[in-house]
Amino acid sequence: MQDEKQTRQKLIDCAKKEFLEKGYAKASLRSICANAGVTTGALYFFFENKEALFAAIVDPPLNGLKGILVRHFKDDIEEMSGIASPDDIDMDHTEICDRIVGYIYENYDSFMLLLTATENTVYENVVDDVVSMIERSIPPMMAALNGYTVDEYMSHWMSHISIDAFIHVIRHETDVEKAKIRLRAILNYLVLGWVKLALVKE
Amino acid sequence: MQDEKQTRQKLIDCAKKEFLEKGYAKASLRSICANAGVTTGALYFFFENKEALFAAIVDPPLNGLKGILVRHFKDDIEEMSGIASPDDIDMDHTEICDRIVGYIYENYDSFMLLLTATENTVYENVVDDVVSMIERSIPPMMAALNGYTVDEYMSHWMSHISIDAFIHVIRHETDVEKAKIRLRAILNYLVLGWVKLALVKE
Amino acid sequence: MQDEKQTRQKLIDCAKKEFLEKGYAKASLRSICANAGVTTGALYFFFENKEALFAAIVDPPLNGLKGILVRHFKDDIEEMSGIASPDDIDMDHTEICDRIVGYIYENYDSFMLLLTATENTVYENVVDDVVSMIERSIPPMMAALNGYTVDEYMSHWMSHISIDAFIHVIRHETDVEKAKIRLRAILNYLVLGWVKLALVKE
Amino acid sequence: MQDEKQTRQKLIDCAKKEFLEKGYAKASLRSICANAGVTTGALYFFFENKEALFAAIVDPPLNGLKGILVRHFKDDIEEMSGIASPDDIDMDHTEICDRIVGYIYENYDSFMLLLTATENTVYENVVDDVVSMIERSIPPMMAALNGYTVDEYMSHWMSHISIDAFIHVIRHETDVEKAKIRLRAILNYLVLGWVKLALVKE
DNA sequence: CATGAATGAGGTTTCATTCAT
DNA sequence: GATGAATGAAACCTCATTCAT
Repeated sequence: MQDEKQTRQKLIDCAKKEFLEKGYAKASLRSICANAGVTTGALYFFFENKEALFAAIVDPPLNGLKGILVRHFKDDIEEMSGIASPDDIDMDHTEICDRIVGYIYENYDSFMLLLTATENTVYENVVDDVVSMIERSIPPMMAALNGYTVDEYMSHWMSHISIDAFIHVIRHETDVEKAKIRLRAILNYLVLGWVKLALVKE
Repeated sequence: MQDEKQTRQKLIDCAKKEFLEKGYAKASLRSICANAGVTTGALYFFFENKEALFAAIVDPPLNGLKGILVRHFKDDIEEMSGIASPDDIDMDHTEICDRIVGYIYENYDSFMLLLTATENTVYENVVDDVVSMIERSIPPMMAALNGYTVDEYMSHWMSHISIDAFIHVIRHETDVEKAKIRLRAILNYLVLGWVKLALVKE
Repeated sequence: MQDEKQTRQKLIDCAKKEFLEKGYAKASLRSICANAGVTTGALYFFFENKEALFAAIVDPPLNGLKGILVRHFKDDIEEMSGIASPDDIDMDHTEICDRIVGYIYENYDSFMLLLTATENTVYENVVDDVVSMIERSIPPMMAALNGYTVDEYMSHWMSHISIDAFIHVIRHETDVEKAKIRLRAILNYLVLGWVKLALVKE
Repeated sequence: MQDEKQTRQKLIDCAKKEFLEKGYAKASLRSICANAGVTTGALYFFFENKEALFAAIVDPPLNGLKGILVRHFKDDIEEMSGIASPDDIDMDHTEICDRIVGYIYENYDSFMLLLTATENTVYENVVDDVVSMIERSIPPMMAALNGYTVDEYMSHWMSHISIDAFIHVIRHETDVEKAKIRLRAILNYLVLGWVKLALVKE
């Protein structure tokens, strides 16, 4: 019962390390198995192929993050409906910011993989995908605010640099708490930009 | 003398295509040579190895871009010395913006390679390198403006999202003129942010 | 007791399909088990190894066919003893022909396997074996006919093309009844050839 | 200049042996290369893949045989035009028979491969293909003989057993001269059957 | 300037088989 | 009866690189 997960987990751990060190293409399954102390056959019992192994590492955290974002946008829409003017929008995003950053750092390696080792993978455009996801959440949010519409291109670009901001910090700051502090400031600035640039009075 | 360059150039062209399609690691020298109509031996006459071939493609455009940036910052410093307050800073960056965008699109493939196919290459951190280059240009620029200093972290981050903005547009907009128009707007907004956020009164 | 046979039978059915599709060497036990909804361990409970599994499919029908042939030749010998000249030999082989063809088509897949998927198997020379079996039945049959002897080589060759005739029709005609009609004609022609070519007056 | 062909030829020779011994699927390229004293890379310089290596062995002899057949049928048609009745057909096929048998025995191994080791290969149905080729040559031949038509099914079947006769002898008789003697007799019998069974008076 | 040949190491994947549970 | 885990060997193939010619 304990052994059940041990080999699989050991493989995932070693794969994580290998992928981080060498990138997806150059990572060697042989090497991963050797480090995990099993034969390649064992790997293929647990994972269909190289890509499935990679997915097993990055997919759960990625889905977790997407879940957090989806839930957040749903809450935001509800909040928006009770608001009369953009000036009344709650500018404090500390909570959601901390939750996201916290989640990312709990799965730091996986997210680093998604940022650096996805060449020739289904995850090649993962950043763009998340950006799209965020973009799709904007219209319903803005629809809740009467008398305003969204500048589509600016909204798209703001979504992108918001993500970029996260990525930038994640890549360069290994300490969670410092990352949180930095991102709180940046996020607030970005949201301000959003309101000022992407939101257009009808 | 003509043939001399022909084979070399043909190799570079085919390599460009291969690297773009498959990424650095998965690109095959054999395949490149086959497309160029020569054997691998010929390739090794012109280029020391795979990495040198890649460098031959991306290095000249990269250096060209760096040159443009360096010259621009030098000019900017001179301009700055004649200025009394941040309010007098020239906010119109159309010219430099167009020059950079134009240059990038003249070497579109090479810059795409630098953005997408540098895993396991000396160019892995090319974006960060350019960011650093820009950052190093800020202090002397700011030093020219008496009574002001720079918030280091904000400056770093602004450098980054400025680059990100370029990258974002380059990746998604294939038409040069449209790219120019978009980036002019974005750049002006970014410079404003720079002045307002990164510049601190002593 | 029912389940007992169910798994075994399911394995045999799936194996039949796999062997037919991929041939013996390329057939995958894993794939067979997956289709049967069991694990490889289960397969090894019922069958000693790959070859035993193959044998379990083709052996019973093959033995059945051999039995039919043996019985037929025994009957033929008895018939022969009551005959004075080759001209009195009964030329109508409709009954035995239909019985054989019927039996083969009842086990069509198994016989197709024996004809197409026996590389690296004990059954590699199954056709030659059956030919030999038939050949061994000729002398006692001929011995019953006084004053005649058999041209050994011609007898061997006639045995072979007789088998080939069956094989040829089996391979190309999927409809039983059509196969029967065709083989009746062919067989009669062949038996004629036998009498005329292989049988030699002493 | 001598070495040029040596490696390639050595590979072909060793491959021939390996394919004959183990069949196509179980033949190991590693083993072939080891016997040839080169690395697998060398093999892949000369041959695209396993199948291409196999083809390099069997294709030239196969095409040679096809050429002999094609030429023979063309000559036969010309001969036929000068004939009034089937009784005048030249029944002596010694020459063509010897030529074919001779050619086959000059490339004995290749033809054995085509008969025994083609599972999962483009040559899987090579026998049927040759049969078809022969069949397609019959109508124009018969068209040259006024007042007669061909029983299609019988013709098909006669083509098949003619081929089978060759195959049968090839498989079991290793001596060329003995094979020739046997096949002359058999062929003459078969041609007789053709004229008597497949040829129908209008 | 370029070819053609070859290396040697390594890649991912698949396989039949085993065995404790 | 059957599972799930694992082995170990081998499979085909591709690669960057070298070098005599």
